[in-house]
Amino acid sequence: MEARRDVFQAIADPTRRAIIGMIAEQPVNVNAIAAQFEVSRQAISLHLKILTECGLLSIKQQGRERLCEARLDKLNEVHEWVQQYHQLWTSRLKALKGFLEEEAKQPTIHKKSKK
Amino acid sequence: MEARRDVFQAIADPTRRAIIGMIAEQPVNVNAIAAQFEVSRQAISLHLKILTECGLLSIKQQGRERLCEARLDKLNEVHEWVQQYHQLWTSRLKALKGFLEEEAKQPTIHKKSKK
DNA sequence: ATGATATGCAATCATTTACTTGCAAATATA
DNA sequence: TATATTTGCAAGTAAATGATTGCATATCAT
Repeated sequence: MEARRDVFQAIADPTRRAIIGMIAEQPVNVNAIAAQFEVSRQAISLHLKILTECGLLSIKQQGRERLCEARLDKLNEVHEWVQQYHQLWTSRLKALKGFLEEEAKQPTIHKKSKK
Repeated sequence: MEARRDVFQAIADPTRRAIIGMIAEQPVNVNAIAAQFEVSRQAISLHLKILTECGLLSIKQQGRERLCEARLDKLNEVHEWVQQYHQLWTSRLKALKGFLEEEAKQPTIHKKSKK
């Protein structure tokens, strides 16, 4: 269980995404997180470890409890990667929309213009 | 090799992200993609299959070639998931910045105000 | 028709993943 | 101090992942 450990890998798992959603607003301790899931506490503990290792989570010891806090800024890598393609595809959609509107005005201009 | 197959899972692999980057601008055929990587053509073929199964890729048969075209709109799911947290953390950053600026103007107001 | 090209499919394999159960250690609480 | 609570660590397991090699098939060029 010691290999690739990056943010993309971390958020690939739906349980881990749920954990992030659960602690995004305010820190939550380990047992409280585990209580929300069907799987064992150990399984959640492992997910927390993975999230911690890739920097998406930081842990504050508080007596015998451990508060898990989301480090949302670490999602920036994903945000930027997706953003570039998001811009690409939305600009294409706009171009298509513009084209279709031109077509609607002068439906046959492309077929006739060359002949 | 037949289980979870969603966009988050698909982009978890760096090779698959590289493939998406390679075909984002225009369609490319299978061998041309495979030629860019160290791994075997079969390995790439499997990655293409995974990308296809989650809708990030569509294939157009063109004679004996298969043109792989990126379906960037399928990244929307990821975009929206990250976006909500991006907004959360940037608004926090702004709040922090505002707070620090207030502190700079009246450095001790919080400590003195109550005593 | 013949050979080269583009690609898929199947079998196989080493690692990694996501879990589980059991046990130990530290910290609260009665 | 005795006991309950919170959590980590270790060993074990089934399934998924990423990759390889070998063989088959369709299409294009000569």
